[in-house]
Amino acid sequence: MEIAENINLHMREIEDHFKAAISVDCVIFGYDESELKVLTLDCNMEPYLGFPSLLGDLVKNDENLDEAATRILFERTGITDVFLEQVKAFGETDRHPMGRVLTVAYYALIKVEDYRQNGQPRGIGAKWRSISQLNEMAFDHKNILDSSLHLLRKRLIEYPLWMKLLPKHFSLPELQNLFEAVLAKSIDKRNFRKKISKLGIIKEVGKKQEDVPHRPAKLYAVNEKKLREDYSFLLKNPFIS
Amino acid sequence: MEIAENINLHMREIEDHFKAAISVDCVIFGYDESELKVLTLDCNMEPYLGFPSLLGDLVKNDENLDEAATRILFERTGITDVFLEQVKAFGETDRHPMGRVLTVAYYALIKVEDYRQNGQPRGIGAKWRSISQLNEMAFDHKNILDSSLHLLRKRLIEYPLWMKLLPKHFSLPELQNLFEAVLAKSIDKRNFRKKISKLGIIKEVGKKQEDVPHRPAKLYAVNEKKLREDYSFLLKNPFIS
DNA sequence: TCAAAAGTGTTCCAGTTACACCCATGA
DNA sequence: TCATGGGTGTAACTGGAACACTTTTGA
Repeated sequence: MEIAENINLHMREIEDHFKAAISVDCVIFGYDESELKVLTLDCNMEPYLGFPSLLGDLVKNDENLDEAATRILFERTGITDVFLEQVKAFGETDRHPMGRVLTVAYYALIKVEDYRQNGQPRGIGAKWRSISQLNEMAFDHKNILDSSLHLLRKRLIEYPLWMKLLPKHFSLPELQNLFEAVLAKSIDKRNFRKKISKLGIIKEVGKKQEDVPHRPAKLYAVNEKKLREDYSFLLKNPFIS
Repeated sequence: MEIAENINLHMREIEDHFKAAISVDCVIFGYDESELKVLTLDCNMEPYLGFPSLLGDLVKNDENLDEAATRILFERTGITDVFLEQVKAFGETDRHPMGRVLTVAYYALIKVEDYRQNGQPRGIGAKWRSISQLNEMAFDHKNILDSSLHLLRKRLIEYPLWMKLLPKHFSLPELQNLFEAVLAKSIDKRNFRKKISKLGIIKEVGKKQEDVPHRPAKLYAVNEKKLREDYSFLLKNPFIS
């Protein structure tokens, strides 16, 4: 009887295939000025010279994918403990002009205030761009962005990921704007507040907005106790749903 | 001013990294005898000799990931037009004893009747195993299976993917058993039927079960017209949600 | 006192859940 | 006639959607 053939044939056969490079590309989302933004570079490689590109790097030989994504985030933003989740692999044969480079996409959620504090020195050249401005990008990065945004939208509805994007203290209008920016649709204010308050994971901090030319909004923070009870997985990283 | 560094540095630097192999592993789901099953092989490689493994292969140099998955499905089952969706990439450095082999997991949904008709000659050695029996597997394949099953559960609730698993004619109890098998929980019969009938995507075929020692169930088939109207994307392949 | 945005409840509809009995068939 | 699973409806509950006015602040 014929023996079942496995994926894993012979050393030589595999060695013939050890020709690909693996990279990780990160879609680093931030929320600022009521817009959802992505941290980008200007591509310095033909034929994509000047096009916005995602932040990525080749995966080192002794490095897992999650580790590579974490490293890239740290190298580029100076931030540790970033929320990261793998999106999927992109492996079109012609996606990279230099040869076969399979990339694994991750999305990351960071607070732009953390980036401003830690990131500027390391992130020279990196620019926040609104997702609405990102139409043409280098390589297949627009495709990667679209997939990541699609996943983020699903996740945002399922889990309180917005806390990863907002500053420590935030107002309900800010939170609602974040939802509207990510989901690209408007939400009823009263229904939104009802739903958020039922979750019970935010609490008033007893302060108000300052320097606004209208009635200041109350400020809230995440209720860490409730968070640990209901969403402890959000404290781990990377996040597995 | 420092120039922004891209992922894509210099040819030589990338060439130093062209050392990895890329494989695709398929979690091929089938539904038979009221159980959710996965097509597996017995691993022929130490240290996993005899452990169940998924069906996979190395990706060829001129082959995209989706193409590789489709090819593997065809080579192993003889079936074309298989429903396939990428799960994610698995890239632990130590996941393969031969070296750095990044694998991209796909799940596939096939009708076991199609496999029986087309597949046996090609699928020598492949075995259907119930997911409940698959505790230890070769490599990180149990991990891959778990992720795939998790995704399948989400998809099954969102979309009528069950039609990819059932034979052309099926009964409502069969359909409900499929849900219960995949989701691993029992469902109220009346509520289930109410929901299915409201979808409107199945229709009676005017036949009944035969050779059952009790009241025979009516047989149904997918209403192709309604399917095209509401779920045309299910007719494309691979599926992008 | 005005402009601007914050804050606040109720009603309705739809979808989900819980639940128990009769029916058709083969043995 | 019995055993086995197939087939059916209603009532309560829950979550989501629609909707308009008052309040607080700075200018």
